[in-house]
Amino acid sequence: MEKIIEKYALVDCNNFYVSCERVFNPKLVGKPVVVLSNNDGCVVSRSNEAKEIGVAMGAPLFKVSHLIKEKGLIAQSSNYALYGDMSARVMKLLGEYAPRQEVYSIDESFLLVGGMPEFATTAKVLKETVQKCLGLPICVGIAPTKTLAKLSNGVSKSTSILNGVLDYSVIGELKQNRLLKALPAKNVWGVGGKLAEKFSNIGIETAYDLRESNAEQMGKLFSVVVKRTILELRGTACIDMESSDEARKSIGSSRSFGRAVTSLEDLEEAVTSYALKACEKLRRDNSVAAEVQVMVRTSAYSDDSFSNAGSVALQCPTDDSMIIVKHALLALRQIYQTGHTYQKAGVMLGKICSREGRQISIFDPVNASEKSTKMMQAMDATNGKWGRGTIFLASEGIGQDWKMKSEHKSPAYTSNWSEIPRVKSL
DNA sequence: TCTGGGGTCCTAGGACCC
DNA sequence: TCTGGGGTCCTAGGACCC
Repeated sequence: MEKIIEKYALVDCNNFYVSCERVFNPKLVGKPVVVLSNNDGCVVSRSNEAKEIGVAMGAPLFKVSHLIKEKGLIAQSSNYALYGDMSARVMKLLGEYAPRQEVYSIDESFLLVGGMPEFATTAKVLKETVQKCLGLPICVGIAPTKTLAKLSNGVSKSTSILNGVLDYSVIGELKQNRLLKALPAKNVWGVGGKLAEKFSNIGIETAYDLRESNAEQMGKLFSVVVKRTILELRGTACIDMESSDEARKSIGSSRSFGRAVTSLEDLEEAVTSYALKACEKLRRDNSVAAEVQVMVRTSAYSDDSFSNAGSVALQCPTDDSMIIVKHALLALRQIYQTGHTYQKAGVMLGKICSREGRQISIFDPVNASEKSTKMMQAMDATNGKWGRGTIFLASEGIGQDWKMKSEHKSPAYTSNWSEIPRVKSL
């Protein structure tokens, strides 16, 4: 059977978090703006103006804070309720433009556009529509493989003459080669810092070098992932569209603390709270977990670098917060050591399967499980309606002064009625 | 003083089996 | 004295992604 040549479009929102902030706060337009990670720790999104004054991606706030005075840099805390809501709106809109969509991340979608030879034209319309309806700038890369679509998207973003749309398959071999030669191998999707360094040792510096390398040999030398990347650069699709409705295989919740934490009691509060958060995600997926992992660690930058993790197996898979919290605390007590200044803790649920398909154990009487299901539903419904934390477990603690910092946060413009923007008229 | 959070996939190596 | 080889499953750790 003859293989149909596929075509993938990668649509990506430019500087997504910053762009979301700008939609509701036009004063940020045209200025150097960054959005910070949780705890106001480091830079996770930058406006073009912020890039121009030299703010690096991932830079800790304290290293760029001098730019606030010197260059008028504006730093916003992250507001994930806002970004999540804006993301859902963008993704819905994008989905209307192609027969298949894979939501790849909060700000990116792959679209399968094989039967649409003129998709570059459609992409321009799409770009205008998203800008008009949602106020967000996007870029589109189109190519016969996902890896090349990602790459083209990146080029469309950094080359202003392209107006945010590049169809790799129509530019001709000469331009393709020139483009790949100008691109460091590190910028190829799937090549991280570690690989890039090893590539450099054997003379592979650019995307072009990588494409021209011996795929078989590279596969043996590194991994099948590398081999696939090389084939994808040559235009042979190896990475399929994934259906985004599949349940996650692991669910975690972790946070850095707003202050130093040393006592077991504080860690217990934090771990309880993270376990509850993970359980909510688990129930939203309609899944159950059979394993609970807990990790604690000190700052990676401190002299006392210490981390520990442990997991406990559950007798039967569950989504019951009470049971999961109990086991998370058991795991915590196993791994806790005194004498360290902890900076972060996390809970990870593993061995996940769907609620329907789970094994009912003889140790888990059906009526008990039904009772807990009803209770969890009531808890989620109440917390969903009145806000997280309306109902909580005593072991979560009440003060929670270890909680993270978030000092420059914008309102939940689109997801909380009391914070909706007001329009004033004269 | 101050450095995120949440995922996925692959591989190597050990345990175990026949 | 002589002491296999191959398959499978599981886990920990590494690398990558946004």
